[in-house]
Amino acid sequence: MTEAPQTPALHFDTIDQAIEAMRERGLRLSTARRLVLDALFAADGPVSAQQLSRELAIDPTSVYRNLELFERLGVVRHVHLAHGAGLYDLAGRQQCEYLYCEHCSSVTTVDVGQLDPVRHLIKTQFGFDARFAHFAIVGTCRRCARRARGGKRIAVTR
Amino acid sequence: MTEAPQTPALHFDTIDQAIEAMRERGLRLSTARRLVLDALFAADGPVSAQQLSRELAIDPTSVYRNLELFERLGVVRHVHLAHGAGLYDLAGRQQCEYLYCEHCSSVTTVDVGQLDPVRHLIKTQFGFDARFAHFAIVGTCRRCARRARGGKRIAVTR
DNA sequence: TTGACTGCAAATTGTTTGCATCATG
DNA sequence: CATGATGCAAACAATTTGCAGTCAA
Repeated sequence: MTEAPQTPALHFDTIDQAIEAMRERGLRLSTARRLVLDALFAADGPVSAQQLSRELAIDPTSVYRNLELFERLGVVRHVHLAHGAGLYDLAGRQQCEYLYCEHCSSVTTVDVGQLDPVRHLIKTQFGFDARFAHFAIVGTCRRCARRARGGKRIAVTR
Repeated sequence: MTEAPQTPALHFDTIDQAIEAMRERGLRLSTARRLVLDALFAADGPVSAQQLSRELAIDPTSVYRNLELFERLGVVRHVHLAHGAGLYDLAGRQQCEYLYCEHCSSVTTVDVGQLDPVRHLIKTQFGFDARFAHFAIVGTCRRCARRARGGKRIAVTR
């Protein structure tokens, strides 16, 4: 998971486009690579490299290398929701930003644009372009805030 | 660095207050502990456990254990500026929040309160209490944004 | 003296690198 | 059949845990 700010690459909406992009560069479509690609397209949200490795029975090394490649190609991007493993998702997917509750670990997904007012405020006040699609906003979700104020306790999934 | 949302503990402004709090609990003031405490009070900003370990020639294990203790006591808190090691700072210090540039790794420190409008906006829009004192806001700083728009290239410190 | 602390060794998690081997184009 | 891709071993960084020896109150 190299952290160099990625060049905004064109992204791909179908597996075939992604495969085509690889072909053009003399890259091969191995079984492992194909499986990772399929899994990413099949997933309904961001997944960790370890998850992919386990579920696909592919060496983590290989998964990491493929994810890195996909990321360079602009097929994939990854997010950090706090600590823990980075999570990978298709770049062509609806761009999302994340609110991560450090109390219950819940993740609130926010469609791109919804945080624009926030981003704009930060930009005008500090000249800083915030990018919550890469590192989530961390804090306390509504439910945990309510709970902390004395509401009824709710079983918290960890 | 246990990540359980911390109980807001009273914090301490002087070393003596911190030491007193330990005494009261039957905790001892060992040489290592004292050194870490002094170093934290002497530092002008957040430091990593490894830094402290190196500079004070104390086993990292011991540094971690002491930082954890200090954190439980409310003497210390820690921040995450992106990836990399957590950074520890005195809790009694002026509460700061951080803007971390993922291009040049620069850190913009923002006094507590300055991000209140941002926090408020997020709260009203999503019911979410953002806490940028624990996980920084990550994005692109003014200079890097300008540079990306074609300004003159500036040597980037890593 | 005694149990709170220490250092050291070792395990853990997430990730990267080196290398010989394998298999895709 | 060339070389890109694989798995495995090993190194990595940041922590955490276990344990026997040490020292502060």
